[in-house]
Amino acid sequence: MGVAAGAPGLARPAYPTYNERAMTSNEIRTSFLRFFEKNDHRVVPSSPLVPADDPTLLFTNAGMNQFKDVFLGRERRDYASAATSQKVMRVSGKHNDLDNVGPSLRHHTFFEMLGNFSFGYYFKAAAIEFAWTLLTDVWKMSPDRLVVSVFKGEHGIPRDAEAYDLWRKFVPSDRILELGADDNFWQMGDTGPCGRCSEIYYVRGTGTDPEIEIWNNVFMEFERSLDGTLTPLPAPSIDTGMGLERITAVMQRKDSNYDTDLFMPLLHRVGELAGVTYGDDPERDISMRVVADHARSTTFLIADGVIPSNEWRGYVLRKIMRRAMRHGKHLGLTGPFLHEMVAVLSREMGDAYPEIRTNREMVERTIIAEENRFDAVLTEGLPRLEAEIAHALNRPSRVLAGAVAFRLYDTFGMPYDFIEDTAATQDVRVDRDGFDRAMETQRNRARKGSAFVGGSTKERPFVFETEVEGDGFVGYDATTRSGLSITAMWNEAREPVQTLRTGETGFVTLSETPFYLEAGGQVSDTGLLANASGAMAIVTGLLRTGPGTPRAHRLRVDKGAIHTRDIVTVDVDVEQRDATRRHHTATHLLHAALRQALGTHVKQAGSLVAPDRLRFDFVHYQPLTRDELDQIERIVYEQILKNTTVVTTVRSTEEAIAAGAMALFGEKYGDTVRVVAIPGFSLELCGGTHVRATGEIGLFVIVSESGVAAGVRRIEALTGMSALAWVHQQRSSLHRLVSALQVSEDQASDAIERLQADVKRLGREVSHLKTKLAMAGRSGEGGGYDVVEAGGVKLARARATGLDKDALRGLADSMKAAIKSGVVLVTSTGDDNKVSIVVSVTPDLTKTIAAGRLVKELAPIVGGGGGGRPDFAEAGGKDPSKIDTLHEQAPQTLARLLQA
RNA sequence: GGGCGGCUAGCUCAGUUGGGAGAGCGCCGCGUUCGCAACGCGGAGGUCGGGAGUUCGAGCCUCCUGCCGUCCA
Repeated sequence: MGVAAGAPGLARPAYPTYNERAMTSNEIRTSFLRFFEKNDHRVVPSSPLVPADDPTLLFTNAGMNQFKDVFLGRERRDYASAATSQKVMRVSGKHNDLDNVGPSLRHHTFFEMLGNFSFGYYFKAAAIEFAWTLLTDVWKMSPDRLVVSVFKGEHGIPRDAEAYDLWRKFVPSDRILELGADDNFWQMGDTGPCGRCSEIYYVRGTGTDPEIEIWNNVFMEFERSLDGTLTPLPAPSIDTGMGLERITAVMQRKDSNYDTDLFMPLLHRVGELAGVTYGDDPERDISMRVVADHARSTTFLIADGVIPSNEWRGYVLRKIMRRAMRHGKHLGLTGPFLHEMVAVLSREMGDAYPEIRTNREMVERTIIAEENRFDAVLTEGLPRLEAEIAHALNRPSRVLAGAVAFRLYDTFGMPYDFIEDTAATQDVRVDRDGFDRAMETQRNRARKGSAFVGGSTKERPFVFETEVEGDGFVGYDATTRSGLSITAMWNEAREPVQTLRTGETGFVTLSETPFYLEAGGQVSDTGLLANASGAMAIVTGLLRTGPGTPRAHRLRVDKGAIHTRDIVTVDVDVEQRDATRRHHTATHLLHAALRQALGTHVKQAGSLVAPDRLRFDFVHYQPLTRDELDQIERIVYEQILKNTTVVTTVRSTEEAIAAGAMALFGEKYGDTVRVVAIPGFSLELCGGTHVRATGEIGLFVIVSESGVAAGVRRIEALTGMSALAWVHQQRSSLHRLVSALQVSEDQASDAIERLQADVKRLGREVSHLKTKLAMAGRSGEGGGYDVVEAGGVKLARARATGLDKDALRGLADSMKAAIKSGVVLVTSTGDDNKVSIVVSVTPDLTKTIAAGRLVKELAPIVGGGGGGRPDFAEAGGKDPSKIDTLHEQAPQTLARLLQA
């Protein structure tokens, strides 16, 4: 027996052992990787916590995530087996509720998963031998402390006799457990690769977990189809996972993961800041563990480009951070403290994960900003909370309603325990059940409205009927190509076809192609395709068909018909490609200029490179000032004027990153990458197309700067002809302004200020004069108004023209002052052919006759309505010809109302 | 993606059956004082986030929309 056919021979060199003293976590990690490296595995760096190509997966949650496509046969790597220590987050699954972290001694939001993988290379025999050798030979674990399990057979899947027999080589039969599907059968999803697995347990015999699972080896050997049947995979594979935190606790003989050197430095630092000691008080220990755990997730998430926000990944991060801050408060930490943990992590784990060292400043600033924001939220919500508590105090039950508490939580962001704690200080209880019920309805509503529920919007995949290989992109060197053949063709519904005729749209793949496919923010090319018999089609876009298969060209046939296997000539729209290249190189210049002007915390957070513009999102904490924008433009422009030759090389990813090339968050890179250098200024990994020398960019202008999310700014800029068009447009609008103002350019703003001041002054003067005019009684007999007797009170009537509301009001006020006691009626007509009516009553009569009642009676006469307060009411109407009638009827109406 | 809350003077914010846009702080001027603080008097400063609608009339009601905050997915 022994190693499977074709598998590597098992090397057994003399490894350094650490049985005299316990290995450190760093040593455990390293020796795991070295062991597999010596045994023909490629050590692959951890992929980021943000999955590169799976928008539905919140965070990387297993060591095998980055190899998923390899297992499925959709992607090829140049190695057949690998070993990793993978950064992993588990926050949402049933088995790892966030709330467990703290009380539990072995739950974590962030942890490291050690794993070895075989992609159809070795199988069970080698995997089991590797595992056993590492544990007992290299790590010197006592064999009588180890127990293993194999699948016992269930649901029609046979018992794993092979694994049992392989284990028997090392372990007596009473140490081999046979368990069911829950423990020893693994699957990725309802369909796809799956297999039986074998777990290894360590028997401590004491503590909360007398025996503890330390390593799971999955034997991927079947593919489950939709109807549930299992067919054997042609190349069975291996996927294993061992939690570093747990194995470290075992190796360091600790009952709690938190007692290992992975957490003690953090717990020590928290204790130092809060003036407490871990282990002194069980309640405080919980809080300290929360801070230690959450500091790890926070640091690693931010270093991988996640930023606290109110949605999706950013929201989970914020939730974790705020939970840590609350527990910090429980420990008596009043000010910002969480960012202090970054230094500890950078020191302890920076060797294994350099990204937390290089991004340290950015991570710290992001955390401080969030700590301050959270503080502001609590401070702002506090008065509201206190009002509700005071309200609850008036009730005999002294209970704060659950719905009220939920509102404080939901709308104002007050954590539940904060509400409860604050209420408790005044002896008020919170209705937890009511709170939970409100939360549940909120959940249901959100789930119903979620985009990921119900009919998936998945597009039909492109199916190749014949074997095709490689993507065949030649667009870096060429924009036109002839003698290419059409290798596959689909109609609009993505069904394979042989012919596309005039007017039809569809997709084709080519033996080679100069067309760029949207990636790295750069948009796809467009262009033309023609065959020998004169048929013509427009290439309107490009689509990815799958990993390792040619890109699909979306076509619209304009003339003739094209067929599969036609020999064709293609032309990329060069003007558009050139404009795009200018914007792409300019984006690199902008990125470097931002880092130079603002600091190295600036990191790209997304970009768009189109023929007509570029958009660049980046991490920064405040809006850019005009001066900063000017400076950035100047730096970019200096580089353009230098006309530096752009150098593109293809290198191994490792080498490129070692040379200091900027790699982007969340991007997936193969083993070799293109490196785009503007020597002396910028170095980036980039698959896009660029200008030959920076001078080709021509003009560069920043046209806007705005915020996208907290901590992320966006700059939009133009180059080449787009920039020129923008300048022309700016100049022409300035020109229109200047010619309208009839002043020189440099006096324009002064002129506008003067005009504004004049308008304001004149407006005042006009309204003043209008009132004066109305009062002076231009309107005929006996002055501006007359006074009649109605029902025992004085009624003053006035008619005016073109008075606005303020003037009418002023007029009414002066009339009231003149008659001392009584009712005032003022009407006015304006240019719009509408009537305004104001009725006002002196204070002594408001009890007797309300202004609002009178105006309601009068307004219908001129076809309107109105109302108001007892002392003052307004109304409007649409029929100026009835104003006389209104004035005539007013005394009778008033008298009638006074009688009633 | 689905909710909730906010956006009113330079700042912090009031503003309910829809009917005079306000307070405090800050700013300017005058007074008081040897001077300052304090105080007194006067003043400037508003597209009430934007747009549409309802209405005689909208800061307030309805719809759309932007930004900020917050919860859930």
